[in-house]
Amino acid sequence: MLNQSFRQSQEQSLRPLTTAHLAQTMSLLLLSRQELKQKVESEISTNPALEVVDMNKCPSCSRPLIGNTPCSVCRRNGDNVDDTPIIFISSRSDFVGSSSNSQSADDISPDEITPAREDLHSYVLRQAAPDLETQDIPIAAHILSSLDDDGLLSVPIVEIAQYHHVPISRIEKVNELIKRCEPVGVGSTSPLEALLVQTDVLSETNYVPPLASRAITEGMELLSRHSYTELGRLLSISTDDALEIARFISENLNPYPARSHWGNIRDGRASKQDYQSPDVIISILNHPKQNLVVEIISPYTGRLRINQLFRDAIREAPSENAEKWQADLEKASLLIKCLQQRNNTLVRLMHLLVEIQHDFILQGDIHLVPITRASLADKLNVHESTISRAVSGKMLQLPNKSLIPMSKLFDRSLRIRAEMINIILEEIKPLNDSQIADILNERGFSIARRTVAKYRAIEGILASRMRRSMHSSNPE
DNA sequence: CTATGGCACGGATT
DNA sequence: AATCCGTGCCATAG
Repeated sequence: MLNQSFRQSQEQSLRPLTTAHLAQTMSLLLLSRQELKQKVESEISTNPALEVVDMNKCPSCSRPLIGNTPCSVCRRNGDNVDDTPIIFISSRSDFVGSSSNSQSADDISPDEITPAREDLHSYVLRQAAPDLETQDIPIAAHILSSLDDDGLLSVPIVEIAQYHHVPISRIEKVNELIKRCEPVGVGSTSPLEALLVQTDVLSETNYVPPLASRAITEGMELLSRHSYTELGRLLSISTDDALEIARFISENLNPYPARSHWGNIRDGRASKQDYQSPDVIISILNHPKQNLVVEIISPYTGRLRINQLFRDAIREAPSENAEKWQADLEKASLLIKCLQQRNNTLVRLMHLLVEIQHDFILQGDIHLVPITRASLADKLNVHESTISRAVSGKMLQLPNKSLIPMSKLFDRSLRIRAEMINIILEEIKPLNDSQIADILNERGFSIARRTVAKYRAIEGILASRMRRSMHSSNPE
């Protein structure tokens, strides 16, 4: 059912109606998630015709909702609230790119599409549900809907306890359970707590350096300052061991569960772009056949729609403001259409991309197939600039949790660079640039010697002379 | 003398 | 129209 409405909206939005529409769609497409969030928020606050319905709260009584089921308290009016929305923009919109051989966006068979639009809340709830007492489920739902963007609990536990009139310990019990769900650490009250939970859970299946949790509780300060010697002293271990712990933490843990992995930390510098959140998330669907799920992240949760009351008010009680209101109404509806189209374009684009770059996404740089924005534009029957805008500035999260700029999928030379790295890694005796160039040419990549040098520079690889026998430096 | 890095130019891409 | 990228030529470091 969602598929159908989705497809309908796709077709109907294919032809822009006005130039204004077109222009706005274009500009929206350019915006990344955060920018769009600002834009939408400002629009909402200035335009009374727009309203946002939080999907995680019951529309009428604003109690936390569980998944898609209507609020149990006021189910009767809960339902008819739903029949008037102009548009439904989910916080994520999902679909599946099949692994190999579905050719065009149009012939995906229905069962390959994940039917539910699932956001973090329901995702986690589904995991937790089997372990929960039935009467605890509302509590879990409440906790989940109180998460902030980072997946941390933004409301004091006491408050939740009061709301439900149950002892704090019970809330904590539920929360313990939630924290152990994927992404591990959700629902923690602080980044620190999230780290601890993750360490704990990880230690059940993997090797965790001893004292890691103590390092977190007691040495967080030192960790963030990268004073490993001091950390070592604090825990009375060697600096090397302290370093190992630090590396373990930065590689395996994430203080903000809902965010992606905090980037490649090279030499301890975790700052800069790392705290960006992705615009699109690609993950692997576990149980069925390893399909890739693409989720376009919307900057806000809930439905954005025309305020029905506002519309009625205009119709029934015309006043001297009617003109202005009418204009607002039109602006609102335009915005919604444009947002819809933005989303739609992204979805279509990602679908194609995931198909083409399937191997790259799963197996890394070497499998990137070189494509140009233009070629995609051709396949999607849109203008190149549309693709350009859609790609620029967007971040993508891969199944392995790494965050990459979307433009990486269009990197012409990445493929060859990866190959080059392999060559350099494999060789025992350092090769000079022209030798590398020769090997690459033999393998079918015709590039010049000078270019090898350039690539080396990009990858931060030293000149052949300088790299006698050093390793363990550049995983990227 | 050889291997590299710098500068700059032309073609492709956006 | 602006930008990016591969490449050639040349100066320089080793």
